[in-house]
Amino acid sequence: MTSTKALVWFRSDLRLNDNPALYHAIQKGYQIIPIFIWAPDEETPWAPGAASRVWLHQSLACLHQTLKDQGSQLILRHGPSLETLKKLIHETKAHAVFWNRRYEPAVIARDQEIKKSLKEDRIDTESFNGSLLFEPWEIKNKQGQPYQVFTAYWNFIQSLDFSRSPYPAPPLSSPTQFPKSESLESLNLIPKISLDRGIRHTWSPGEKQARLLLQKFKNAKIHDYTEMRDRPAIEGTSRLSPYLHFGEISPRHIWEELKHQKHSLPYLRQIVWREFSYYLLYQYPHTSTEPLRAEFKNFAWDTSSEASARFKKWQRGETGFAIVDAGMRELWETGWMHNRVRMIAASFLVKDLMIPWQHGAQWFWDTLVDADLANNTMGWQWVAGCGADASPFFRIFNPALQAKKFDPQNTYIQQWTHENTHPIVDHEIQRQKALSAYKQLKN
DNA sequence: TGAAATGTTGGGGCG
DNA sequence: ACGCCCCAACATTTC
Repeated sequence: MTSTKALVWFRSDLRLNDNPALYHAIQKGYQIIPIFIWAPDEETPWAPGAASRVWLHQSLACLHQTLKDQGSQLILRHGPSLETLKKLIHETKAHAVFWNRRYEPAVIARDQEIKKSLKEDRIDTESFNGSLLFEPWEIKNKQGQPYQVFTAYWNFIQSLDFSRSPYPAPPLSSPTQFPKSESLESLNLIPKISLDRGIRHTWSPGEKQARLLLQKFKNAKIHDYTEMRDRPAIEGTSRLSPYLHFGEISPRHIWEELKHQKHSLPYLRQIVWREFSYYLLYQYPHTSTEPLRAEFKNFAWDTSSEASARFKKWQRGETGFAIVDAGMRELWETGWMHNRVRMIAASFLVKDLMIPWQHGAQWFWDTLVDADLANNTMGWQWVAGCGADASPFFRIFNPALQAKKFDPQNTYIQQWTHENTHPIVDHEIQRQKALSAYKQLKN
């Protein structure tokens, strides 16, 4: 048993259970110093948005409390990651840094630099997979190419070995002294505008709550998930997306918990959609800003001033299309939108308003508590028809029909909207326009 | 994880 | 009893 110290660098893995970096640091006999570094600039152009920051603030508080209960602490710092790590290493005389990987292109590049630099300083750096079922570089089709169609990817994933069980939360071993921590408040994660009130009212971030929600889902909701998941008026989904994004629960844990449960496959398939999005972003790192299908660079988006006025109406939920407006208001008020409604609202922006999907992606990025670069990118490209396995551009949602199908009693719509506004466009006319723009692209 | 347009079929009303 | 029409229900094609 050594008594040397290691930094455990928490990032998108704000949990103690099934945390490979933490588990292995303890396994190796280190006294561990949990740290979190706030360095949003390093993720440009996808620094965490406002809603994400509110969530993060709460999650860090939860994680700190959990650590404290076991005689540890979460050391908070802000500043460039590498510099901050080096400072902490100097202050604590730590010999090693452990972390779980992230998969956003900018973060991958940054982490590679950090690893290289720390190795030059003779620091032992070890990184692990804590966020995915499988590493994205391990999966190729029979031709050795990345999968581009979900079904093929899904079939392949199901044939793989899932036998590694989640790691338990290890008993923590702490040094006699911790370095100084900045205060959580000094990270300024809570915005000046009152956007955080609805989020705080709707959500309880943290590992404990994530596990509770999973149990609730397993016991009550999973049985008729297939029927209920598309009904926005009903809490038929797990609502685990923000917890998954921040790593308050791991997909492996979810898999293990549900794999022998009856009727769990449709839900596990959704977990693999998440996996697929990480895979795609890893294989095609430019896609968070550029369409995967290059011909879409020439698409005739509406860039007029009318379009920018309409974009504002879309953001505010004032399009006059009830289901779209309800969704956009749910988003603003709670930091979350039901997945079915995300598709409808996104389709409306891209196809009825012909506004570039990147604008919608940016808005979702700022307002969703579960804003996740991989999921957000794949979702928007799917809707726009320019991504992998995308619905063809000519698949156009009819907001009225979708509402009739999935919110037949108008319950959801009435929950989030109270007045009737006039449609800002004519769906049938916009549909025709979108179709002709698509035709143009094909020629 | 779409919707509209178009095509086909078959049952029933009715002369 | 038969042919014709209508149209709903379903299937297929098209965007």
